[in-house]
Amino acid sequence: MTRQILVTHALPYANGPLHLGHALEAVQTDIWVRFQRLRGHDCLFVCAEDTHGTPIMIRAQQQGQTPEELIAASAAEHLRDYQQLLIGHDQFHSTHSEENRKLCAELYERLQAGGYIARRSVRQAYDEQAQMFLPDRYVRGTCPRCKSVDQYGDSCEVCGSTYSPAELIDPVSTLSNTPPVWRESEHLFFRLGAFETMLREWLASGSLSGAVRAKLDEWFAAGLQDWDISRDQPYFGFEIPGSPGKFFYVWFDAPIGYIASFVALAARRGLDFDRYWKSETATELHHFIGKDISYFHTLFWPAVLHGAGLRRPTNVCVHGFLTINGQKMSKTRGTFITARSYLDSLPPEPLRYYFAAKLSGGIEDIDLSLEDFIARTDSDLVGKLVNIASRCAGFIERGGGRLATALPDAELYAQFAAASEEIAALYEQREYGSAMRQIMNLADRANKYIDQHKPWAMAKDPARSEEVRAIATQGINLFRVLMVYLAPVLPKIAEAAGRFLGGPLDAWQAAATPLLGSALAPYQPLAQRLDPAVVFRLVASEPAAAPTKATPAKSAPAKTVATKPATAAPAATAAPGADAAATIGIADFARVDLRVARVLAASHVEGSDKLLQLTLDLGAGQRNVFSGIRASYAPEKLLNRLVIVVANLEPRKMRFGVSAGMVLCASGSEGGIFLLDVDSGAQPGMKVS
RNA sequence: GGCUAGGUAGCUCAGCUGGUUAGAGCGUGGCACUCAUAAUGCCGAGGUCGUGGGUUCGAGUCCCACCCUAGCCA
Repeated sequence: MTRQILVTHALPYANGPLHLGHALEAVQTDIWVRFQRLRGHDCLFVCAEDTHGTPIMIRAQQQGQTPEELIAASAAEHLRDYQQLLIGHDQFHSTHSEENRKLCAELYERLQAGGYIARRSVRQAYDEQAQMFLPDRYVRGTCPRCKSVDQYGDSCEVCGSTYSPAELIDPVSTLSNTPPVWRESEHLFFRLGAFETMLREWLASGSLSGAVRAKLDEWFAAGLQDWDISRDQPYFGFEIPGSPGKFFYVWFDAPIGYIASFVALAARRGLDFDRYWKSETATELHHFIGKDISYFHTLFWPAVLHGAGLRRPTNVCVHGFLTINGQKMSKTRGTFITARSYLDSLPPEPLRYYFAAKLSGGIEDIDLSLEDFIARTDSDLVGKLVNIASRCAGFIERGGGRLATALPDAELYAQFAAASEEIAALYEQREYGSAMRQIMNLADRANKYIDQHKPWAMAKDPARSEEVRAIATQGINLFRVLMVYLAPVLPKIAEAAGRFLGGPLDAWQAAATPLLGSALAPYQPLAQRLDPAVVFRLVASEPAAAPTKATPAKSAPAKTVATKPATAAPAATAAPGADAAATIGIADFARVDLRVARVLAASHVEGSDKLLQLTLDLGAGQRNVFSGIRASYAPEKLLNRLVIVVANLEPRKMRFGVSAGMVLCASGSEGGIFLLDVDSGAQPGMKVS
């Protein structure tokens, strides 16, 4: 039976670039969608740019643009990233669209008519200079519990306690640096508590994972509170009908954006709204989200839908976060890998495969270990999978370019084909890691088969050419089955494999019957090994944590990446010299961000007979560096000279100021200090590797 | 702080309702092979399953406490 399915992943917020955490979610979702389509189901995939809220408004002001300009530029960037990641959205829309405006008004009116909207006064921080109410994150002050200074208005990063901005000691608005005043304002509330029975019933009937249910149980136990869905002007969003000066909170209109995106798609394709959104429809609705926003998607969202007379989600698929080399991502304080920086240097499919290999249906975090990433790509994708086609193709080609008309080992093929349902079940449950393991097991068996039959040995005897062709035909067919199973993960490679095999791999069913007697196109390499230097540059080349007081993220703190040493290098091979350091891996070297810099100014340091104070141009910005080279270099001799700098050295506070980097020099036991030189043509900011 | 989830070989992970010598892939040591993108195959070494208690004939698997990591606290 053909299922009708609508799928979404979380809307990217127009406040910054996509990072690999976004990529993880998009890839997880896209694999599921491609799998469903491959199985013959009718699966739509929609998404939208999430555009509203105070952070967008503030940022647009800071950048001297209108919010509309900002969100348009952001959406274009996001869409480009998604496309390069091979995410096959049917529609990428915007929450700042007419469709969404209408839907928000309509849903709100239905909720109001149902008696689900309450009004009451709220006391909130107000910035008199900026003339606006302040979201909690825009108030900072001293933590009332542990007295740590400069903490957010809603929680303390040091002691982890949560509180309200009013409890902060010495609160200050981050917009104007003035102390806020407290003002009353009437807000609109969604009466979530009215839906408890419905929600309990919904979660019991649904297919939510165990961990998500456990969390929901906790929330039920704590009691469902009303949800504040309004914000006072000025606010970038939709004004609430009948409440001048009040706007829908961004989290109210964002999920409705899922529907808006569908509506835009429906207009293009002539789809029936009720079929997808009417209460009790048989059409499935699956939302893929990160664990940080499950409250919104498993409580507010089903309740809003139900209250407005619409269907509830079939499932909310919650995943964990992405860490990089074991470290959590932290946009506000560290570096992180943007989707862009990855895509500018590496192909999308190894990353898709790697994510697939580590994803499960649970909410555990998954780690992107760069070394592991390289190993898996090289070993699984190239050494095992693609190798099967690669090693067989030559035999077919030399034998006339056609496959044999029968399989020498039909039983083995049948075993490969029989794995189909088990693998499909794993995809369906988002147990991609297990699915990948199964598939790679089969790949091992395919390689073993070829090894055991040694077609290269037979090929020496012209009389056995048919046997050789048969063995190779078997190998190619085993490869083809695996490629069908992997098509949701590796769409481009599957496409290329389809061209090689003489027909597209566009149906799961195709694995059931072998390809016989047909001609093969000349074999082209289907996947390449990864260059470790390029991969490790991902963490090394991110702009060194410019400590921008970035506008806070819309929801929870943004997840991002920090870097960590890739494991220690193995024991050194024969130590060449007594004072040679132990061998390090390329990963260790890549952690050092060496840059070309130009000396803009140099001067003696009062009170030091060793140091010179240098102002360096690193291309992207200037740095102050203290360097102990006074004995060998006069300041005026250094002006305009190019030097090599360790750009990511932890800034060091010295008696004379902060030194942000280290200038590289050679020195020996004979005395003397020698700056490293750079050939002409090099420009400040260039990376040294 | 409360709650939820995770802590298993060098690395990345499997281990369902407790049951014989704890598994896989990668990496590593040895061997074989040369068709294949320094690919593949065979054999081996590697773990007191976060720590400390407890229940049980028997615990990685159940209970308690603690430590570490992540998320949520609307």
